[in-house]
Amino acid sequence: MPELPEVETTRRGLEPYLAGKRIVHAESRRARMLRRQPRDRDFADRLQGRRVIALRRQGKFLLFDVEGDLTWVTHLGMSGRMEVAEPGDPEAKHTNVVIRTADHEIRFVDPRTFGFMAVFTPEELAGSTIARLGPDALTDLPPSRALALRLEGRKPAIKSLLLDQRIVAGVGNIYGDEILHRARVAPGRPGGSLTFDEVKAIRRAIGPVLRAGLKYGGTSLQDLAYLLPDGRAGEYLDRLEVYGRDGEPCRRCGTAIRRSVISQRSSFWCPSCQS
DNA sequence: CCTCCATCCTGTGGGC
DNA sequence: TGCCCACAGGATGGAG
Repeated sequence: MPELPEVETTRRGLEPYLAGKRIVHAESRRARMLRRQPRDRDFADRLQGRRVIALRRQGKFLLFDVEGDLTWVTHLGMSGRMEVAEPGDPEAKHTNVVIRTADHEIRFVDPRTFGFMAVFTPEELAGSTIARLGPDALTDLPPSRALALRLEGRKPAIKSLLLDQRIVAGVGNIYGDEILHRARVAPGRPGGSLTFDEVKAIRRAIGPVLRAGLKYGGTSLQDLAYLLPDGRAGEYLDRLEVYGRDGEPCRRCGTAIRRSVISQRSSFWCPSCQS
């Protein structure tokens, strides 16, 4: 999916079209997209006629405040994107949810349907996984000491722990590899084996890597599953140091980048720079 | 609590 | 061209 930079780019792209706007119509064309909504009819019922107050984000979740103390939640999953269109514009395949304001349509396009939408009451929100999300990796990064405590004694690879949204929210598979390369820590190292200096290096790498991704509008892979709300592709792909560069030379030292499988996900890393 | 792993989907690209 | 397999930006629930 879309990781933090892509989700934040999406949030910014939607803001002018949703902040302060009234929702006149909401419909889902695939029941699966509402699977987190306790009763799926609540989704349209709670949105229609209400105004969106503010667009927030925590980690990879979009959290839109809606009149009546409601939170409209979107997770883009692996292949989700949001489009801003005018009514009548041709629809992309897999347009699974459509939200209309007075003069625009917000379309949730998600081929793999790993994403979801829901409109939660405060109680429902408190009972959801969103309540268990760790601090946002961009806006709320905890100090190294706190991170070190969360890694202490942990057996899983640091790469897996970086992807654990309960520890820090927002890092995914691409930026996780980029962060570890910048911090010069090998992805397979057990979390509990890191020295405090290594934890500090990772902590220091998170902000710059995520901000660089954000600056270029995120990373659109070849399949273009992720696009900005206006339809443009993110431009960070060419700037990636390791992700997807299996066999290519490390830009720092020239050694061939390796691919390893860690927790059933690909990890790309430089065996000389990272140890 | 922790760790591991299968699972939910559709699309694409490579090898034969 | 067609077929089959591997793989893809994520999160979760259940087993142990």
